[in-house]
Amino acid sequence: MSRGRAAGYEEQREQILLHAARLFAQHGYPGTSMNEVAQACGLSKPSLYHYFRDKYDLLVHIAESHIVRLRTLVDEVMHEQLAPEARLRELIHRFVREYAQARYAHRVLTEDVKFLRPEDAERILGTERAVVAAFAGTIAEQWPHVGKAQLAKPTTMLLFGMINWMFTWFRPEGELDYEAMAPVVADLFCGGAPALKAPARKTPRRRAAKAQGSG
Amino acid sequence: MSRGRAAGYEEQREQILLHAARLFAQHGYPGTSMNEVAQACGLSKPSLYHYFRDKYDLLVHIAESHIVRLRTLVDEVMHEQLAPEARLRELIHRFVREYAQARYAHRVLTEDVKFLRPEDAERILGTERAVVAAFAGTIAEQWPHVGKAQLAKPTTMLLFGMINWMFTWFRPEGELDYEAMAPVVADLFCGGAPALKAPARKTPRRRAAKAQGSG
DNA sequence: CCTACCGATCGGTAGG
DNA sequence: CCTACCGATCGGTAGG
Repeated sequence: MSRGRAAGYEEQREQILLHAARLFAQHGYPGTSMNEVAQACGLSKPSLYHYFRDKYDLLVHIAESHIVRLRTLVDEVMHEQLAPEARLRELIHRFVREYAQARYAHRVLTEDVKFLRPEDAERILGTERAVVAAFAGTIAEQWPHVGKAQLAKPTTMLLFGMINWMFTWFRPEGELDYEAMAPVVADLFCGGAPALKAPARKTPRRRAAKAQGSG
Repeated sequence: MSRGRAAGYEEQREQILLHAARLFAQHGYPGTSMNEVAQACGLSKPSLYHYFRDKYDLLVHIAESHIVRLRTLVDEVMHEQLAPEARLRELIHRFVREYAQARYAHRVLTEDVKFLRPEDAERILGTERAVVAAFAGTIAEQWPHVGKAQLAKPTTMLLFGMINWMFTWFRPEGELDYEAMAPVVADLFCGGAPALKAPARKTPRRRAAKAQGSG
């Protein structure tokens, strides 16, 4: 089998996706040209189009393969038969590690979903929802009052906010720093969850404020 | 003085910034054309250029006026002579309210800083640092063990992560929902802070892993 | 797999 | 001469 410069078709595709994810993360999806991607890969533009149909194809593959890895990771942890809090801590730790080693793909997933076509967005957000449900279920199991206050999903999103945000400000150097932050996030969340109270329900207004005109 | 259609110069500029912020937030800075901005404002493109020198000028004004409002807000709270925890809760509440009413500008600030030129990024990130320092100082004051464990700034960023992330998933309708989440965020953080422990320090490696080549 | 291109649209500005 | 714009089109470059 061929190796080295003449990498196999699938290996070349993986390399292209890594370069494209980095460029999309750094300059945004619309701000990245296919010329830039080709150059980063050491390919001519026509060669690049040999591996991927178009620019959008790169975006879908980056987002989908990343969220599928996250869902696989969740499935693995759910089969470990851990007590709820230990399971949540394990989920947090593994997510932080996964984000650290795939931070460009993760940024693309979180910032460029808005460029996905409805059919792709639906499929990918559906997988995201399954991931959120696993976290929320574990939280409701460990702290029943949180579930009863309808706060399991909102607090799951706060937890994701903490984890996701780490990757917008932490120095890229030293992935061990991310690892060290995982227990900090877990301690903050698990320590704070018992203090959660049901939020004040707003009076059932007939209608929300008038919607802003969309362009 | 003239009113109505013939709005004043400054009023027209404010309207343009609101429309541009919404479009940048929805399609990204590079993904938004000046034609779209002009159309959203009901102006011809030459008219748009009468109010702003170029597209970049819009970006800088959106980001800068938003961060300046946040810093003003921080200054106000710091002059209220509140006890540390009450001050932190007030900061959280006001930030959530500010983000809710300026969520497009906020998304631009968080997602499109990467398109700022170094001199503008430096100025704007400098103001951001002052905001972070106010939060971190309050946290270290209320929970001295957090400050001693060098966790005041990292946990401030986790707190910002929770708040910022709310605006990427919450339904745009009903800004009162944001208001209801402010005490949830505050309870989670204030409840969890006492549980924080100093993270395991990694062994003092001579050098971090080799830096990745920047494009 | 490269050179050479296309239809269209980009950010920005001309004349009037 | 100023302002506040318009219809039309500039030079370059995008994705393909």
